Amino acid sequence: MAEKGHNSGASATDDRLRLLIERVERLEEEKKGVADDIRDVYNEAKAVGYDVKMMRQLVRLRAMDPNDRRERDLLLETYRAALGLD
Amino acid sequence: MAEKGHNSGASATDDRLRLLIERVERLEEEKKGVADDIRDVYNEAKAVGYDVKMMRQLVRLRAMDPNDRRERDLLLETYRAALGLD
Amino acid sequence: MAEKGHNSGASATDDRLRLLIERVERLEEEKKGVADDIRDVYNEAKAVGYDVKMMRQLVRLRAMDPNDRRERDLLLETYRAALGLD
Amino acid sequence: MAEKGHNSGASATDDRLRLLIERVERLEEEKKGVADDIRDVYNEAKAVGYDVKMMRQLVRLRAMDPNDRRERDLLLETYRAALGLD
DNA sequence: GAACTTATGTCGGTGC
DNA sequence: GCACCGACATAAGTTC
Repeated sequence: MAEKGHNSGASATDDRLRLLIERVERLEEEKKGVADDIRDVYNEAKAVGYDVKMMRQLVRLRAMDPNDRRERDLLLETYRAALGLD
Repeated sequence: MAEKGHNSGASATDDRLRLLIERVERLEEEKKGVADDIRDVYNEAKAVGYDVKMMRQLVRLRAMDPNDRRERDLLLETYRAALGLD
Repeated sequence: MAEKGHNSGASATDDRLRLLIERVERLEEEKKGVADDIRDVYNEAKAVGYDVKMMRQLVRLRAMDPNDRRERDLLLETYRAALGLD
Repeated sequence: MAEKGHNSGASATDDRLRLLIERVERLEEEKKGVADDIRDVYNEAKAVGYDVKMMRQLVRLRAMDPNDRRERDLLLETYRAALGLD
């Protein structure tokens, strides 16, 4: 073979890259699993009549700092009023 | 040359593909131009003190059917109340 | 009425906001028109047998600086080889 | 109080919604944790000289079905050749 | 720290 | 009607 040594053509550098990639792949799988779980919860919610889009909005709102959230609400109200957007 | 005829290696099919691609490219340029104009308007708005994110929200709200919008507003209020999210 | 002057409740500031919003809306319409045209070209291409996803990729590749593109291609080849990803 | 029973104003429905939301929130946290781990791996890779963008591309390629991937590669080559896009 | 690029999440359209 | 896919808006990160 062209490469010296006992491996089959993969340099140490290649292995390092491969190892990193494989770590990412395992983590990506995990992430996908969790994402699927989230989708399941939303589907369950939908099945009992909740509006998924609204729920996503709620999750976002709850993640915000309460002061920021209130400030944002207020500002939006102001702008809507300015445009007569009831 | 390998190809018969007067052209320099491009088949009629190639030209058809190229033509389609070029039409897309011209349109993409146009689109980019308009997108830039939009960004300019937002920058102008920001410069006089408006909140760009709020403005985007307003544009979306105004694009909605008024009845849908009011229904959505109401539903969100209900959900927020259910969670004690003032 | 509550507001002084001749208008019906809209301050000058409100009008400025409204004007900006309306400019954005007009531009958004334009943009949508162009986006529709692009979709039409792709549909036309699909109808004569081209793969739309590939075409999108081509448009992206052609938009890149040729040197960057070749460099990127080369690097990717190297990495793929390192992983035995033919 | 307005509501009958022992709770402090939350109906059973409200609780059901809240419970669903909280499940989502826990899962979102998990997901964020995994995403952070992924970012760490990429940072580690970058620190030893790898190109992160390329690595992301590799992960995507490896996730594809090998046959699909080869077919896609081939088709793209064909199209690039048709456009003289070396 | 401000602008620009890249990554992620959401949304709407399309095909099954 | 639902799932997939592409497009857009937002958020994070990078560079000057």
